[in-house]
Amino acid sequence: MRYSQYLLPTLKETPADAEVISHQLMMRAGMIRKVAAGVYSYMPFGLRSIRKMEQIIREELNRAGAIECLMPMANPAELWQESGRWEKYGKELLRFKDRKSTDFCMGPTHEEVITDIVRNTVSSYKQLPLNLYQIQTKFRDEIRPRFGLMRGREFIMKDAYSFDLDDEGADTAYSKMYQAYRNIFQRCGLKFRAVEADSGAIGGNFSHEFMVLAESGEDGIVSCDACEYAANIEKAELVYRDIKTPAATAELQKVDTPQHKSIEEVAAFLKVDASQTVKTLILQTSEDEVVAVLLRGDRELNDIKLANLLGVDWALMAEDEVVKKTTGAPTGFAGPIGLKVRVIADTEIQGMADFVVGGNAVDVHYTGANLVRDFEVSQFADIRQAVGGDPCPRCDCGKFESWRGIEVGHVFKLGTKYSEAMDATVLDDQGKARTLVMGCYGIGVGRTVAAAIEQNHDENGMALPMPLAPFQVLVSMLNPKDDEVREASEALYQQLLDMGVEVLLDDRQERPGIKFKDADLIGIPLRLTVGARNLKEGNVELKVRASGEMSMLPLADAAKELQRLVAVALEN
RNA sequence: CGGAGCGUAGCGCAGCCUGGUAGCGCGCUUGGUUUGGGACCAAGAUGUCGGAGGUUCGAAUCCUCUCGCUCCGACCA
Repeated sequence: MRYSQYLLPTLKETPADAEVISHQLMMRAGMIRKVAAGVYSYMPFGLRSIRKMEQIIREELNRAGAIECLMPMANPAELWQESGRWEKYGKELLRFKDRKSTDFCMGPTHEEVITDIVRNTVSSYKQLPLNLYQIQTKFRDEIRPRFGLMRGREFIMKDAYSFDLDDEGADTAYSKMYQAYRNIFQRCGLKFRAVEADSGAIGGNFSHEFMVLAESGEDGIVSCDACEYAANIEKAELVYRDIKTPAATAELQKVDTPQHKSIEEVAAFLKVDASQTVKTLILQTSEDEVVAVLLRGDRELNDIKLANLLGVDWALMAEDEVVKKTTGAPTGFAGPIGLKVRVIADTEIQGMADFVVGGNAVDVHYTGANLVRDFEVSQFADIRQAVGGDPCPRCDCGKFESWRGIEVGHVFKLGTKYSEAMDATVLDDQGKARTLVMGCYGIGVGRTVAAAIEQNHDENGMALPMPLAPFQVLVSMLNPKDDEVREASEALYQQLLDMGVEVLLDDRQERPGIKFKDADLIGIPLRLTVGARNLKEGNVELKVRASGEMSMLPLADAAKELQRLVAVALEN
């Protein structure tokens, strides 16, 4: 491709509404343009990366035995009513009517449609197992789209659905997809973790999220430094081996803590470490119960663990009046001593003695508080957020490392939720009708490309890994008016094209500075600079975008060497 | 949906408080000089000031309504 004839509108300035680096760079590098909130056009340069991502997904899924199909964006309400999601899905489901006033929605996911297809076309166990996937534009009317392709309303997603006769088959399908996903992200050249995840509202008993590691990630994850265990922080289990409660050595003592409410303030005021304090949170559950939760002062509550423990939909921090009614004091002074509600304590508390707690009165705390002697706990449980350094629950020696991650893929064992609701059955070898066991598997295509940029950029621009880069090689013709430079560049360009290398020739009438800046911004992995100075010696200059490494190549060997480097980079 | 803010040239912004000529930088066009890290000189083009209504002799500016967008909180690939 010739730059002069291409559409690659780079921006010198960062668009004001782009928050994260991938969004900024995709805008600046002319990969995407916004059409409406959370809705983007894929410009030619960006589309090339998207297509590459899709192709990698296709190849790996096909290899895993999945079959590609394509379902419609417009879904009839009928199907969604049948599964019950027409009512449940809420405003995120974009609904509309056709000319006959029949209700439709834009598909935010396709369990209904696929289940409908399978129940109508598959009737025997002999046709199983079956795994169908599509790469399709989805629409979810997100409350708050942001971060460009990272969280759009309209986005390209690969979704796959597996159908099996029994649980065992579903497990096999699941692990095949898990492995295919590992291969996909590996091939993209991304640093990622497959983490155990909370399966959330979609249901099912087992799920893994695939997280690309990046500072800007919206999810916290931990992984063991010794074994394979990795989990979303929402889910990460904590263990306490041989936890013993130390003997109490201090008297319970009431102290004045004027104006000191937060743990930091109280700890600083009493000159103790926050880890020597216990905080008491008053929460209200979806079942309208008020519970008190005890955590070590420097820890965070994991409300998902708590909700799961209590068997409720949610447990939220109680409103000020509720706190006041429960503890007799304004927020900031709650403590377990004398509380009338159920008290759930994090297991870690069992290993503490002589700690500081709230006094349930304005400006009052207790020091030297101890379990049993001073107050009762209804239940000890793992309810805190895991952090780096916590011991691994699966192996003896490992410790957690903590990361930020961008969720780019998710694999779910769905079970029979949809097949049951929509009556998708086949006959088994006994001639008995069996409800299909399903799995579903998603990958955010655009999000993965954005995540790859989050992970591969510097202050000058992006540096996408070779497998996702829009072009593999950039030939920078420094001065198109110089006959030798022009001829050498054209020759190189032609040779690379003939070798099947994806090459962009910067033949624009621009000054070198502009060409270099644009080159760094758009981040094509390998750049050949053809300039008069080096050409006199018969050389061209190679710059590796990601490392910044530069070297001279004889003009005669350059194309061949580049072809080799591209091949090497694609292999990893 | 709740809270905060912004809509002025393709992009980034000033002007608004205190009403009277629509401006700056970048980009764009033309000519010339320049050509290894976002050049310089000269001449240009470009605006329903988001929209509607109101106040006023006069509105980008004040008032009302409306639409769109962005940011902070609960969802998700």
